[in-house]
Amino acid sequence: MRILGGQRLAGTIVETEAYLGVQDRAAHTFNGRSTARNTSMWGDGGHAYVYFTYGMHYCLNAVAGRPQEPIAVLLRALEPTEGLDAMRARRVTARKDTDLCSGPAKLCQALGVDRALDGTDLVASDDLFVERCRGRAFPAWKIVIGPRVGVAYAREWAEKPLRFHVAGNPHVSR
DNA sequence: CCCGTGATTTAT
DNA sequence: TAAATCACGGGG
Repeated sequence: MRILGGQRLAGTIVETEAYLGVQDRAAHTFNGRSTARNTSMWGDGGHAYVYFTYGMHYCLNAVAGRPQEPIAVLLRALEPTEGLDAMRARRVTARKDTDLCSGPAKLCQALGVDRALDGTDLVASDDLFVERCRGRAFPAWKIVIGPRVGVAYAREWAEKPLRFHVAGNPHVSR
């Protein structure tokens, strides 16, 4: 997932949200918005979209559409699997290991992800990438689907079932 | 419940 | 230029 200073920091993705193009009121690309910040969302799938918000937090998305089709998956939580000590050192406020990556900005802090990694090729890069679960794919019946978090302003899009998480996994946010 | 924090966006 | 917003996290 992330190589930082020669060390491997990794986790299994256990929570995501989808952001669907120009019609999705909750998406940064709603109504065709194309700005310096969201450029990566308009690019090819398989690349990172990292944005900065609330004056202190970064969030990481995997862009999932074709060029000019701004669809992305927000990575909301990981179950840490490698480099836990380094993650604990980066996440000074985390009191338990389930606090390490249980939120979109927490996981970025744990892995040392910031805007410098915006646009990273998540398939080919050596420092930030996604790989298939090795022997640990979750069956569909373990995936809970529901409304997204923190998008109340998005009116009819606020309630759409676009959040996905592993049932009962303690590393999920909220 | 409330607050920090500042880049980004949107309204003038 | 100025004001409002915000795909959040931490503390009480």
